[in-house]
Parts: sequence; structure tokens; C-alpha cells
Amino acid sequence: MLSNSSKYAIKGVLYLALNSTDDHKVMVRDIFEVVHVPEAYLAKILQELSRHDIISSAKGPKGGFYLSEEDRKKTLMDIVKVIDGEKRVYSCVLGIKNCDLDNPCVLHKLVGANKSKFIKVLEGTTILDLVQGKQKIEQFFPF
Amino acid sequence: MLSNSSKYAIKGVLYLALNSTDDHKVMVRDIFEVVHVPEAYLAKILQELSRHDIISSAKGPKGGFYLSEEDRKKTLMDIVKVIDGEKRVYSCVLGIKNCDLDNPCVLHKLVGANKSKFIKVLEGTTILDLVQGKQKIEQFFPF
DNA sequence: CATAAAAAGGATAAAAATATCTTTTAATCT
DNA sequence: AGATTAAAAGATATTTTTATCCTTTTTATG
Repeated sequence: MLSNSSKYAIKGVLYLALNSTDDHKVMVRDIFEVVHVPEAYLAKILQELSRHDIISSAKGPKGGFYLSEEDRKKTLMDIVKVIDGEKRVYSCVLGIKNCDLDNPCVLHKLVGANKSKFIKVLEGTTILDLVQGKQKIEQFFPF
Repeated sequence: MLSNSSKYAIKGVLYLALNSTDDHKVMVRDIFEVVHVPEAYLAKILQELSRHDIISSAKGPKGGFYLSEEDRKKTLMDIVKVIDGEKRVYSCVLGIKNCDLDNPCVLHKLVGANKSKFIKVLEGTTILDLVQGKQKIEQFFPF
């Protein structure tokens, strides 16, 4: 449903939501240990998100990644779409091409409702929603 | 959530549920086109399921794969566990190791309920349940 | 302007998932 | 018994995903 990369992306963005602002940018070096993602790989993922304007970044000294106010309005689905692509997220549970609500496969009927709800959660939840009222990083990354 | 291989497995088993009996076994050759899975790969998957007693098989002429009455009582989860392993199915949405209901990550709270339901469906649905009252193969594989 | 910091980009490597091919084993049927 | 059939098993190939490394570009700051 979600690739590892997407999970990494969400974790990284959550970290940024909790620890960065316009004038306090954070480097990959500061993030990767907390979210348990390999440094270079996390860098790649954040770059990808930045390129697609899901998060913000700045080069040079005092640079790093951060979330603008706009960025915080992005949804989980925005993240997942960039990393996994639409196809993966929305495809039929059994991977049947012409399977949809009008012409559903058996599993679709059974599991489809759940999947739809899952998708609705991803689409309906912004980064802001997630961090609202929660300051403690341990609540987010309970290792 | 479900690997391709698991999806293939479920499709294959569904085909067997609809088209095989103790004394009418079917060969991979007859299945793979209908369920849109590469022949050799489907064979491997069915062998794996057979080895774990999820489905039945017989070698030689008149041989092939089939579902016994017992086999039909297997659940979707039985299939998925063999192909994907428990870990993949039950793991935290964000892949966080010590994440569970007592110590949930943020996504867990959000998405966990859906995932639990999905798992319950897999666990609670037998092959028999799926094919009950449905004879038409198109209802299962609407391509 | 020089320097150092940090992301961006490109190329490569490793691992896992997916897929195929070949040989072996067992059953059935002349 | 011998030939044939079909799954089982094993070996190998391909593709995708995950991960690392190295170089280049940008930019803040002394």
C-alpha cells in the first residue's frame, strides 16, 4: 500500500513539521538518526519532495530543509503521490486493470471500502493536522 | 499492504475454487491466462501454497491443482501469510518497530483502525465465503 | 572574494521482488 | 515395464526498490 520510501518521506516531513521553521532549517544529518532512515537515502527523498514543492529547502550555510506555512497544508497523499506515484496508491486491491466500483472484482467489494477509507485519510490529513497540539517528538517516533 | 505475489496467489486460489474439485484438477496452463499471471510464476506460487497445505495438488496425468473441502475453509489471511509472511501484513504503517496500540505512532492512530479492519476481513473471509452463490468467473476476474 | 556549508544531481551498488528455464520426481495409462 | 504427463524443485535471469557515493552547484558569511 505504502512503499518504504513513502513511509520514510512521511517520517521526514513529520520531523520537519516538528523541528523546522522558515528561519530554522535543518540538515539531513540532524534528521536521519531520529527517524531511522539511511542518511543518503533520506536526502534523496527530501530532495524529491522539495523538487515537487511539498517541502522547502535552501542551499549553503544555514541552509537545509524546512516547512513553510504553505507546505504544512500539504496532505499525506501529496507526499505519497510524489514518491509512489498515483497508480500505486489507487490501483485495485488485486491489481485488476478494469476493476472499479461499476465492475468490481470480488476482493474489491470486500476490501475496497477499507481501502477507500485509507485513501480518504491520506487525502484528508494535512501535516498541520498531524502535529496540531503535539510537541513531543517521542509521540511521533516511539522507538 | 499486499504484494503482487499475494494478489496472484489469491487470484489463483479463486480460480481453483471456481473450477476445480477433487476429481477435476486443473493445470497451471489452464489458469494463468484467465487470471493474468505469468505461467511459470503462477506455478511457483501455487507450489508454495501447496507445500503449506493451503491448496492441494497431484502429479502426473490427470494431475494438477485443486481445492479440497478442507482447503476451501482456508482464509485469505492464510494465503497472504504464506506468500508475504506475517511480518509484512501486521507491521506498523510507518514501519516503526515498537509501534503498537499501547505506544502508537501518529499514523498508527490515524490509519490503524482501517488497517485493523482490513486484517479482520482477510482473517475472517474464507475461500468458501468468496465463491458462495457465485458461479460466473467474470464476476471474479472482470477484465 | 574566498571559503565553507548544504542541497542537487548523476552514477553506481546492493537487495528484494518478480519472472523464467531446466531438471527431477511421481502418477497414470497404455 | 515404458512412455507420457504434470507438479516439485532448483538454478538462473530480470526488474524494481532501496541505498550509497561522488561531484557539482548554489549561497551565506567572514
